Amino acid sequence: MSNSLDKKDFQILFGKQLEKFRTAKKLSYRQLSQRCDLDHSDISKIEKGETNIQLSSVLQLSKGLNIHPSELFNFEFLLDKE
Amino acid sequence: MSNSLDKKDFQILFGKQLEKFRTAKKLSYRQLSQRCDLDHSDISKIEKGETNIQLSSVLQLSKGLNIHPSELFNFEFLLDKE
DNA sequence: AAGTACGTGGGCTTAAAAACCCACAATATT
DNA sequence: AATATTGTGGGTTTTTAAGCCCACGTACTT
Repeated sequence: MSNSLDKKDFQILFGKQLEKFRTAKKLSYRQLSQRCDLDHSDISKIEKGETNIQLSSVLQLSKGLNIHPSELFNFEFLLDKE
Repeated sequence: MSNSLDKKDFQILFGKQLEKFRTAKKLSYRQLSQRCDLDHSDISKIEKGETNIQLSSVLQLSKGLNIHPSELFNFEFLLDKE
């Protein structure tokens, strides 16, 4: 019916993007957690696309990684056809 | 102490960006709400930076506006100095 | 082999978003 | 003048992220 991404797909894409930046900076979950005031186990869940995080968490993650928040959304994304 | 944006500032920047795209498409809150399954009064609050929305709401808004989610984060953002 | 760090998953409580609805003043349309 | 539409703010209930902590198996280090 639709080629659009659902909520869960979107979380997974975001998580993969997060993982990309974290590993590029060679940070473990625990190391990143110290830089952004999120629990290491929660970051693990975010990367696996298990949680529907809020803007405040996006902000904290981007601060911890020292990147612009929009970078965490730089993934392929298909809009619905009209 | 810090030049970094706090949570509320970030919500406000996001809201302004949302407003930019919505008005550019000449949509009222009620018109956008029909396209993205969010209540019109809630969209109003998001634009004013009053709510800390989740990824799912970012997704819905970008679908309703037919833009890539990252566009909603294309605003000036200063990272902490290190 | 003892110690340390890793990712992962489970569980808990509290705060707040989601998902609604309603009402109103102001503006625009007919 | 009457009607429709707009943005806004207040309210409610249900759902769920935030913010924690703990425990485990694996892997690396000493």
